[in-house]
Amino acid sequence: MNIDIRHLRYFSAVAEELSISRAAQRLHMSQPPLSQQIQQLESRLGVVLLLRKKRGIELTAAGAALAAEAKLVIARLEQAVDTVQQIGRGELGEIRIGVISSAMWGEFPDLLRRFHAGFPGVNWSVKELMPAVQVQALMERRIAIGFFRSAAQAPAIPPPSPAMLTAGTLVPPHESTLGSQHSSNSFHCCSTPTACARLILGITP
Amino acid sequence: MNIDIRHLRYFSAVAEELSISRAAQRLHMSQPPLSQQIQQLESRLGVVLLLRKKRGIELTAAGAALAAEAKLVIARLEQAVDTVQQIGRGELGEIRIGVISSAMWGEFPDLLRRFHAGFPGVNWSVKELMPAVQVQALMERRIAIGFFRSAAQAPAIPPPSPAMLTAGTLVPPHESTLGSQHSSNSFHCCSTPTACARLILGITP
DNA sequence: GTCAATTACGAGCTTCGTAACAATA
DNA sequence: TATTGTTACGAAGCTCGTAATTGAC
Repeated sequence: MNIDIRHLRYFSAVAEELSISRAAQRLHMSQPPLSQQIQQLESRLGVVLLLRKKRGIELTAAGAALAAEAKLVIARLEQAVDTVQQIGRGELGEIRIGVISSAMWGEFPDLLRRFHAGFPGVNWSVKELMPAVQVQALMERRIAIGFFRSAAQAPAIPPPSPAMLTAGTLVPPHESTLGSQHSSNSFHCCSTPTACARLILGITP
Repeated sequence: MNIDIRHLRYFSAVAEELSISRAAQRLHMSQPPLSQQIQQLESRLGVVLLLRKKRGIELTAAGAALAAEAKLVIARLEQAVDTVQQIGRGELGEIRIGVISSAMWGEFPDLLRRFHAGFPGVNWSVKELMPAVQVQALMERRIAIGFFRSAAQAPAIPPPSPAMLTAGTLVPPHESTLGSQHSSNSFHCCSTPTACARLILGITP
């Protein structure tokens, strides 16, 4: 009874086209394997889904139900994949940022604004922290990025792990050597895999 | 990018156990193929899901999200399969019944009562129809079963199609020769694949 | 003859298990 | 050494396409 997403995709096409041959065309495959897959699906379910009629096919009640359900399952899966990929690309998620209070007088607010424009799916929070506290928070992954001014205060922090949007690394950012030019300037920053590297660069894709 | 339900099942187990070896045990397979499948899943998604740590593994943010989503997709699929199988077994659906008014004085109400007790998932409706109208309705599949008394009025109706719970055939019922003993008695009836054959027999499984 | 579906069969890919390897406590 | 995960590789199974078959118009 091992139903597969492929079975659902195939059956969905057949149910929509009400024809195996047309569905096979739409699926870019030949009829016989599609016919086989539908038979296999019926056998695994133990349910007749199609009525082979003189001309083409017809759905049984169970077949009609499966056609509807299959679409839901497929849609749910595709949405799940999409969400996971967005998180993976750092376009969706949460990011915690530590700053020294004077950063709010500098270029930080504008950087954050650009970041938010580029990554509207990422929820951010900013917390005012003393430099030493930021370093501690970075090491414990409680913040993803720390903004402060003195390079001397930034110790070796383990390289970023994609585990969370809260991983951090030291200058130069692991993902982007471009980031180092910024970080040697007015502030030091620690980057996460993607989102943070882009934040550092002010990229708004 | 061809994600499979198997991938989701595997990853779900890994995410719950937070260990590939333990998950493999639970899945009754050996570790290496499971490890491979997870790698394949990551590659197809283009997303890192697990962090290989010194001791065991850890979920990334994307991995945690997928673990949650996967459960939903799997549950949705299993519920869909269940529903379709119930319909296929005639335990879920709708059935329209035609009767002559005098049937309500006979054994019909009790038959219906027993049917409903046996198939609580099947919604039924009873309509009073003249015998000739019942025959017409049966042929057009607008009713699943017709109750009337004269065998002479029942013509040849195509054999039952599992297409609907509204298919009908003539005495003796196609699925059950047992049914004929009833139908030669006080009423004639036309049966659908399962539910109706059972209805005729008054079976309450 | 054509159209639509099924059956038959072989090539190529996928998945799994076993064995060997690497790294860590 | 025991544990946990990865790499390597071959056998078994699965999926697909081509070709032949059936059945209805």
